[in-house]
Amino acid sequence: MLTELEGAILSDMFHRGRDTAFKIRRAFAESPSLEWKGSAGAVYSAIRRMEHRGLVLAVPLDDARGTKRLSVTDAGRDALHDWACDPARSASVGIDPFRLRSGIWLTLDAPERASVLRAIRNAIEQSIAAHKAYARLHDTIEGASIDLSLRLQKARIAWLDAIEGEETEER
Amino acid sequence: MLTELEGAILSDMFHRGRDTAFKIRRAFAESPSLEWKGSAGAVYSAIRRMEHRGLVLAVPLDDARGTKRLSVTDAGRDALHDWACDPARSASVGIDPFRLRSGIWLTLDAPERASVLRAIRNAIEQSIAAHKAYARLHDTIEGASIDLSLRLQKARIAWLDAIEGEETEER
DNA sequence: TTACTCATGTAACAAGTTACATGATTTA
DNA sequence: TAAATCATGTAACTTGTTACATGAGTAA
Repeated sequence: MLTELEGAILSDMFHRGRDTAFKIRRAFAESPSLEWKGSAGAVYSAIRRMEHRGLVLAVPLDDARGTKRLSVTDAGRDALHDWACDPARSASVGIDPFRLRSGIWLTLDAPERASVLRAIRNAIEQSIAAHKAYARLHDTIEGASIDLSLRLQKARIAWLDAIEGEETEER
Repeated sequence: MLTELEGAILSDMFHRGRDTAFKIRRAFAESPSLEWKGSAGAVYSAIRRMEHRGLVLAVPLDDARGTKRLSVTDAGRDALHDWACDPARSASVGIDPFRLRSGIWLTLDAPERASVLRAIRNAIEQSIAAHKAYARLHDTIEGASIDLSLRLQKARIAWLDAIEGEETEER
């Protein structure tokens, strides 16, 4: 079984054609959707792990800096497929920082709640703008993921609208 | 700075009045929304960590099994507040297993894609049912989180509808 | 030749999982 | 008194983060 990071790395290699650890790392660091920092420790060791399991092939180039051309083996392709198509994991809600905090916001007194929610709404708008800018640059293959991020952010805005609506009614 | 698990534990203690490590563990294990398994290793060590930082107070009862009554200190309350109200973290999209896989599903050939998406849609419907059942039992304070989980799942269903719609049009 | 980008990593640490061990208290 | 529940944890492991070190290739 692959971890979430392993699956994401393998997918990056297989579907986006990124073929060095550095490129994968950078892609993660730049993507607004992915939470991982592209931290070297995680990426390099995940790749090494998958290499040992025969999921990834690393062929050194004749290159003084020791660049390794990465590719996904047949076994790797199968593992990626199983990881991607597992319905239980696909349908699980994940760890959502917004959802985790939502109950707490409702315990704040009205003026503070209003100001906190305003700041959060603002941060969401910024995130939406960043996703749209990123989509313009990258397009195509990551489209689905970006589309879903936008849908998530819009659902959060709708929730914020709903609780603010309730508040106004209560007056 | 609190981790997501530390924040969730502190919130559980402060807002839901759960006052032993065991109760917190069990609550996590039972909740359909939270990804954490309520694994003892994580919960006990997070609590010990927060105790050392002065965020949590653990008072042993005169109890042969060494039960400790947990409570959140003033410093803990402040830390929880800061954690909950940080707009950048609140607005971040988190690690969403569905989103992470979505691009891959679109690369599958039509018949397989249809069957995979059907299975996933099914799992989502089940998750929705589980959340509703859980809401009926627990109500009130966790309502916001459950509401948001339902909104997420509905947004996913809407996305599935959208891509299936596209497919039909293409014919 | 200077600066930037590409590319490799490691070491120390923090956080979370899994599987197990232990026993007290309560309820049927 | 047997079973269920409440309650403590630890140990070995895996995973991910942070901060750093090193140097090659390329474009100005």
